[in-house]
Amino acid sequence: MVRRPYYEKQGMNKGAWSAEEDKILINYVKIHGEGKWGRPAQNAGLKRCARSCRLRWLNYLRPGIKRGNITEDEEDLIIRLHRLLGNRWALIAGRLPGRTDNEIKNYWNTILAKKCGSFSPQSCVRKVNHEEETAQCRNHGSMNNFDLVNVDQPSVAGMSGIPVLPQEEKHCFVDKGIGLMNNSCSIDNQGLFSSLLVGDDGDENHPSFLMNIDNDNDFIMGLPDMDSLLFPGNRTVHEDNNYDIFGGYDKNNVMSSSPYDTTSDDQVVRVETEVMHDQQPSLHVELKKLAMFLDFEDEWKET
DNA sequence: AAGGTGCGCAACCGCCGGAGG
DNA sequence: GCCTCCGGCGGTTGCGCACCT
Repeated sequence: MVRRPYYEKQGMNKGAWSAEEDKILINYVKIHGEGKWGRPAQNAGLKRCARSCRLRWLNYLRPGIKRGNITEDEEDLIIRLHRLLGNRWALIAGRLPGRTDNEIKNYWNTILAKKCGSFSPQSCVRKVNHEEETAQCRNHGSMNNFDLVNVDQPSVAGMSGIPVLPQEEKHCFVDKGIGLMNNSCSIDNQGLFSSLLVGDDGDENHPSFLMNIDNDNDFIMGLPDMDSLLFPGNRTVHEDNNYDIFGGYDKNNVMSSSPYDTTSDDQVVRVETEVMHDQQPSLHVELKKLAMFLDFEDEWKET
């Protein structure tokens, strides 16, 4: 005999919520706060199960919810985060304030999946914007001439390589963000991914959806082990704050034909962490870096 | 105008894990 | 350790609407 779920109770309403039900739920949350979803039904006369109440609140009634009109920037970010994280909608939504995981999931399934031609994160970004971005990058001198680190990393979210910026770009790209790569997997205040995703605090020119990852432990902890993700091999962290990243890559997979081929058996990429604090790249540049970062796999494949 | 079709999105469902008794 | 409750997550469903024929 199959036990019925706890929430499956006789007499509960299902389907679309009425305005009256919304009102009751809003009033209930106003008084009691979020988190006690089992009570509205009993306390407020709402014939809805706890889960339905929670869902309705989180996806529709909660203050600050943005509905529709997903901007190009948001779309771009969704695509890239999806590529990075896969179908982890809650995590992706966490990067887009006002957007719910449900909305992003729906948007992906109905719009982006078609746009991208498949559900495969690996194939997504380039199909959408590759030519345009490539053209843009050509016009953006400092974004050219990536060197490649031969770290093959095919296992997670399609990321298979780490772009290493030209010397003049390293500072603003890596900055102190190398903290991401240390063994504690912590991100300090100017983390690598922060530098990719996050604008300068207080700069109102930065769209709000670019939430700061800094100090967002939930987000960080939600990610795969970024250490192993980015650098599957051994690496050492020197006390002098220079970091040697030993590519633990499968040498058979190294694309030796790459024009950026820097492969050698003892390939070591030394990322200098001297910081130029006055070098605050613009949002556009940062997004572009993220784009290049995430697009890197395709560059790799094409070479 | 009426019926068919496709699409977008809100809502539901199954599963999982944590908390507490 | 077991059970129940609950919250969270991702996958799926189905309703309502717009568009097409």
